[in-house]
Amino acid sequence: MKVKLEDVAKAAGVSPTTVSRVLNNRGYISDRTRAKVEEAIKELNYYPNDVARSLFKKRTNFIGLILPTVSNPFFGQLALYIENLCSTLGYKVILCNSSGQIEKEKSYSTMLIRHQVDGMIVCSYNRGIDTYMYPKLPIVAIDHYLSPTIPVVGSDNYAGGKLAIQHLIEQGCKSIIHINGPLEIETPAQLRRKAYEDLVENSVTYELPFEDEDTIVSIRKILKERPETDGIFASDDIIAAACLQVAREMNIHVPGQLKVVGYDGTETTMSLLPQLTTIKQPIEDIAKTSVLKLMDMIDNSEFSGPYETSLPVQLLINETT
Amino acid sequence: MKVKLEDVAKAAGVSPTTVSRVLNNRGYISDRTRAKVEEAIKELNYYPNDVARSLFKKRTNFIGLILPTVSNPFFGQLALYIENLCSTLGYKVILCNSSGQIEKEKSYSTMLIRHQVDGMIVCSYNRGIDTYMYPKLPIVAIDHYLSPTIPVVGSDNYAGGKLAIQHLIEQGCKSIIHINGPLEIETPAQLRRKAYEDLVENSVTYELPFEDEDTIVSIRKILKERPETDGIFASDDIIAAACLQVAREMNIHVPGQLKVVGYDGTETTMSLLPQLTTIKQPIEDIAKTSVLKLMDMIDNSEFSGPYETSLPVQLLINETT
DNA sequence: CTGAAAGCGCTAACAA
DNA sequence: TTGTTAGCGCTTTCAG
Repeated sequence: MKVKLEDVAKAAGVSPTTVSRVLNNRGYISDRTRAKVEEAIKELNYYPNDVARSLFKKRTNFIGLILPTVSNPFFGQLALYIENLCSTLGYKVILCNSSGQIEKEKSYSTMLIRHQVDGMIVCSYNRGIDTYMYPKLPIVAIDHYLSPTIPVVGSDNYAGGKLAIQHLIEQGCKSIIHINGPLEIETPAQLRRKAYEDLVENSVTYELPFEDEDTIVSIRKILKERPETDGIFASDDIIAAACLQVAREMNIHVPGQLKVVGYDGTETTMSLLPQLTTIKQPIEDIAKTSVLKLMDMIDNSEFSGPYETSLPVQLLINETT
Repeated sequence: MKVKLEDVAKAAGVSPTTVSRVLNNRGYISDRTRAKVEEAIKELNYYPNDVARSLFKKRTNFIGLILPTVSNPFFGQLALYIENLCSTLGYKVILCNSSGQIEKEKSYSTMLIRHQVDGMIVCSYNRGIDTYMYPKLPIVAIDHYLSPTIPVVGSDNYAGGKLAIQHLIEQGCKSIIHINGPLEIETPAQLRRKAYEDLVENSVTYELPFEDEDTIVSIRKILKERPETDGIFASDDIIAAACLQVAREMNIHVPGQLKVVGYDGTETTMSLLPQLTTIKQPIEDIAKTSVLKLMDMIDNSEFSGPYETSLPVQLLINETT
């Protein structure tokens, strides 16, 4: 049997209340009693049971993090920063990889509610999940509009798209296409796309199919279809990398014949593919802003500040343009 | 106030026990009662409180996952698979990014114990953390020997190193060096290194300093120091990528003058840097094996099967060799 | 400064 | 087939 507070109390010859008091540094305790209790704790190798504590306090210090997949460099880095900051603030993170599937997202969110999480951070691609409407459950959404009561934190996708396109145009591109990823069913990519469509006449946007496997194949087809293409704005770095690969196999010189701009600018991209020109998202800021906003909502049952936070992005010019 | 089981009972005009029974599908309930209860549940938008349930059952269905950082492609992908499988099996994952720091790892592990996790999966670089010795706490270690009672799951690092080196030799390399990462303080990389040192005469292993920032600088120095180098076996893909970058800036042709082999072969590497020849780890298998092993320990309070599981790796030959 | 007692929301004997 | 009761391990009034 696990040792519990009562065992410590017995060993120290005091009441459970007293042990609880030294554990929580609450109220007055004589130094002698405290010493006795602390010794007993050490002696018995006692760890307080936070489940019991949570039940009483109606507060778990858990937050749920729902994202498509932590395996993606952007979400991985985001998850790192979010978890690190939460940990600093005394919160634990429950990780949920939804693969962007609405069913999974639903079942994760009910799971999180049942576990009494104090709040959730959601990188969702799905609206209309009713559990997100659970009474006064603090939620922050990253880069997506879930509902008027759920604040949104993200980067300035329109500006990002604009930076990318303007750069391509400045570099002399005449025939720029935009390639959108499969995951991006909803909002954020749409603003990047909108910037593209606003700035480029005769704009052509391609949406990749769902199966990752086919990305290369699709891009190959696209480039064959439109050999005049001399600029690609990809909606993330992974897609940009695929474009580079296809260009290589088709002997299209980058940046000579074709220029490519990606999106995200994660640590991983910058390590593995430092040549890529890309739009760098302020991932750490996004993490920080959303966590602090969530904490605000948890503590004050309402968020202060803007409904939407749009953080600035940055163009990183490298060798693919 | 949140609605609780008792409220449902009242609304349905039955006892709490009955509600509990329909919730858990346990014992006999008349269809009429069940229907009434289910209606009340829906009506009140009731979610069971899993904290209370956990307290009673002495089982949380939580598992803790400690790894250096989920932002690294290898650990990110591993975390994805582990979480997905756990989720399928009814477990939730608490994410802990230790940055490889022993202090963080310690505080994470005591946190996890206090939260009554049913088990832990640890990608640790630190031995001698005494909380890992917490009485009968099921733990599985990935790629590291933590203690004789903690089973280890990993891939065959020696074979991986051997594959890499043999391939470099077959490709005609005469002066092969090995570059080790900063994170790899302990075991697994050491077997890769051992393979290298066993197979290469006059072996030279470089260990990168802790600061990521300096990776490029260090490698630059290494290549200047040993211009005769014609083969590099890097202990992971990120380092390999840095080598490629330095080679590019120094106008060293790859694979003509220099061949590079990485290690890990993650999805991300294969997307962003498909040219890289690398040793592919069976990440999904590692995840699956460790989760199943952990479940085994949770259910039977002891693991069956081998103390150590070493999964096969694979050489992926691409354009850098 | 310390202790006794009630209860957080749920489940599982044990009765009925 | 259903209800009564005790209790999971902790915290907190309220007395002393």
